[in-house]
Amino acid sequence: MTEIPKKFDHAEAEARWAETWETSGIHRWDESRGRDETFVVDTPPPTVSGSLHVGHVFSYTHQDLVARYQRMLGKNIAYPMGWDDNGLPTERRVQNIFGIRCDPSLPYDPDWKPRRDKGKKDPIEEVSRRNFIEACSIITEEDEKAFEELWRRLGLSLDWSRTYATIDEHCRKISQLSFLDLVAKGQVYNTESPTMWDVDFQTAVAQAEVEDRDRPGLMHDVRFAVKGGGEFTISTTRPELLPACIAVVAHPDDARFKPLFGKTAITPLFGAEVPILAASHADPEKGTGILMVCTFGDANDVDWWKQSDLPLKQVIGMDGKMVPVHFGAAPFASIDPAEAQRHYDEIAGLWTKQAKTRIAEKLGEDGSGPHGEGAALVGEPKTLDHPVKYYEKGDRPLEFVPTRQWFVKILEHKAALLEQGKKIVWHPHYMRTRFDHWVEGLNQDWCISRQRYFGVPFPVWYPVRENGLPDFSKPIYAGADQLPVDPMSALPAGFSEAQRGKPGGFIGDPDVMDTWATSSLTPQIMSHWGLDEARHRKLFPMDVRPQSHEIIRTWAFYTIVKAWMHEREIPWKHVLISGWILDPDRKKMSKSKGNVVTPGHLLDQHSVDGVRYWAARARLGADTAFDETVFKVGKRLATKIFNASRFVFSQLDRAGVAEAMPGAEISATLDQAMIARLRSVVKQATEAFERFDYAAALQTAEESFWQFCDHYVELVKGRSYADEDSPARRSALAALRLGLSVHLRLLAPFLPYVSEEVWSWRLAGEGRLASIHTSPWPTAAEFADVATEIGAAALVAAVEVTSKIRGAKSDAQKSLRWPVSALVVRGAEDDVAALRAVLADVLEAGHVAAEGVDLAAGAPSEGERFAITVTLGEE
RNA sequence: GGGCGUAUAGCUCAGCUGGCUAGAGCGCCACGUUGACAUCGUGGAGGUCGCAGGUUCAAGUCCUGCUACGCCCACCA
Repeated sequence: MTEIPKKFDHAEAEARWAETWETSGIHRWDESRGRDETFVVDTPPPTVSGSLHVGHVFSYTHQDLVARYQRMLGKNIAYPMGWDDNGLPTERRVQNIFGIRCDPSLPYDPDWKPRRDKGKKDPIEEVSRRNFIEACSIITEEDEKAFEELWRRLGLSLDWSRTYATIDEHCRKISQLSFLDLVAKGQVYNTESPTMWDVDFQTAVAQAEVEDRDRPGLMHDVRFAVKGGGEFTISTTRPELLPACIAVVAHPDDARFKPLFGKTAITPLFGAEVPILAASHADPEKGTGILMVCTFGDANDVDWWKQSDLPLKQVIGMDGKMVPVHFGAAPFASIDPAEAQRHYDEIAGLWTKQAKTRIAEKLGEDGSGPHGEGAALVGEPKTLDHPVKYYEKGDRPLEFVPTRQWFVKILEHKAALLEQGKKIVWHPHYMRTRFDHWVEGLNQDWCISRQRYFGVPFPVWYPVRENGLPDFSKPIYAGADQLPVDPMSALPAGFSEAQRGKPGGFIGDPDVMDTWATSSLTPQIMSHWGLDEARHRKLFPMDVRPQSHEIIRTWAFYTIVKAWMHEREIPWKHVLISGWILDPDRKKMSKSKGNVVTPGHLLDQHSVDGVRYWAARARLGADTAFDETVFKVGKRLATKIFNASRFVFSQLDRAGVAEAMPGAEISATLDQAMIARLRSVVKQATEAFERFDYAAALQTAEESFWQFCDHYVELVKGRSYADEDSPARRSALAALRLGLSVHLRLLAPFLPYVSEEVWSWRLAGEGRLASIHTSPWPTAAEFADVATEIGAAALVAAVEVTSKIRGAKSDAQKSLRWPVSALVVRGAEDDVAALRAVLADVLEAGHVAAEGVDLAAGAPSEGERFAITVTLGEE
């Protein structure tokens, strides 16, 4: 028999049990069991970006609470771990750490090793694509190790044998299978069109990765000439796009400009003749009511350009600089090509920001105005704050640049996707509104190609025409048996390596997929969709998707898209949305604000159970303050569990009770009343967990446990201390054991370490029951043979009288053991009867002389159950 | 500009379909224990439930408007 320790060494217990759980395999998914007895968690694969955050601890604990509850229900838990390591965050980190940059044109150097010792001043080293990817792998491997260590310590009941990484072979295969399936279903296309482009990362980005930032800007009022005489003024924040102006538009109903429609405007400086047209997107209230359309200033320009026959004048390059253009010939026609060229040459090669300033200066010069009179610029540019589109990870505004990209058709499926959203239960329910609004507001198909390196390649080649140019209209797709494939090194069927890049040959698609194109498949990655149908059916659709709310538009949305496109299914039945951690000033904690607390330190200081307790107190969706005192409360609860268990087990040991006693042994009224109350506690906690409200379950269980300790245990001590065996003592011991066992199990999902520790002393059975975490969640069936018909009233009465006695002693500044010589209690007949049934325990606990008791029916005090008079005795 | 959410003791939070003389824990003060308890117990101080209307016999709980904060979204003139 285990010797019961005197003190709880959190750190030691954490290390020991984490190890035991892993070796015993109690967290492993059992592939042989059916779907209906399995509970599947679509674990979020965290972006492996190097730094761990309390926010991680917070939300991953939430999932684990649910998983642990389900495990105790007897479910076969499928709870894998994944790492999202592909994509830009990793590339950016690797570039910084090693001081390198990828140049895909370089050949692979097998002897190259990344170096960390580079200073900031050392030149950036250019490396081949393959070397770059290898460097990425080195970093992600290290990061994943750090994450795993924390996850294990945190007691996440993950199945570590099912770990995946979004860049690994399996994930690349599933991602490419998904792509090919979408090709087969006609849901994906590639096209050259203006796309939001990050000039620093030099890649296309999707709508979901774009955010508006308020930035100061300058509003320029610029005079345009009307051909044949006259002028008007437009307002613009982007004068550098003047050479890209293709039209001027105003609202069709705007009386001010109606006379101009159909006429031709002449742009200042560049002398381009552009039509003046009506366009419904022009807002008469904004600016001067008339604006220029450029290729491309914003999404409006793109939309409008697409439905017009007007030319494309691309002046911004992929690197964010003004590209050299030649004036005179289409599309850069001008009434004075030499003058236009002279102006443009001054800005060619400049960053857009510099070009903006230069153009503004030139517009302010005399002679730039319409028909050569005065300055085109009216007054001084006015400052304003306006929203500017940025890539969420980027530092400079996005530009619209025409490039060839792959798109998934989502716009035409809005209605269907909204329907899918309705089939999923969102917790909290109002989070579905976010999803709905996002879907309703979609205005672009999903651009899934990125001009980057550390990602999943497209399983695609293009034939090269005799003129040496690729024919993008006839992509050659890889066969499913080839996957995963890298078209830059592998060959399409029927071609040889010698034909790569040659006329009549082929080229590989150099792009990689958006990282969401892979993480949108986390359910399919786990279920082996497309590879193992039987396994897929055992895991899909999944039960729950835990995630945070800021990625509803990306992760949740894209996952719903993929599940629907592939199988017309929902990916999971429930979505659980965790809130955010706020620092004490109510700001979101984030790295950039420098207010992040590292999780390791927290766990050292407050114990894992204490930290989990804090996380568990936060309801789904609710943002939570980072509050040190809550950790302490959690740690103390763990200590209380430890000590209460020591007491109960020492009593059992003393009486020689090793096994559970039959419920019929619980014969004393007080004990039955305690069990009666426990019955409703179990019901409440279970109902809370069933609706994923773990916080309410914790509250219920915790409160009940403290009452159990403070009231019941104190009241029953007299009988349990008795030396002689008797029905009264046996009842006390049986009830203590049952009460403790139930409370331990109710609290086990929250405080896995302390509950496992004390469980192991005396309650652990054989096999799966060796762990509390695979022991059955308490149900009413456990109380079936305990007589609980009397209800909890007797316990309530006993507690009330006992509290009064304690209060009287406290008022008199006497010890709680001070004898009571007289106790007078009056109350309703039922209450008096209830009290009479537990009187012996009350007198014992209160040190009340039996001969001084006067208990009878009578009027209680105002608002109370009893009228109680306590008279203290002499020592 | 639109939408979602939150506003309850000094702090962190409970208060489900309206009945509250509004609760818990922490913190604070006083006392008592320390033979399950690096503790625990008893008692105490502390709230016009963001503001203003309304519905109702009755509103922290329902409705309307407003304010503050947070978040999400928005065609950058």
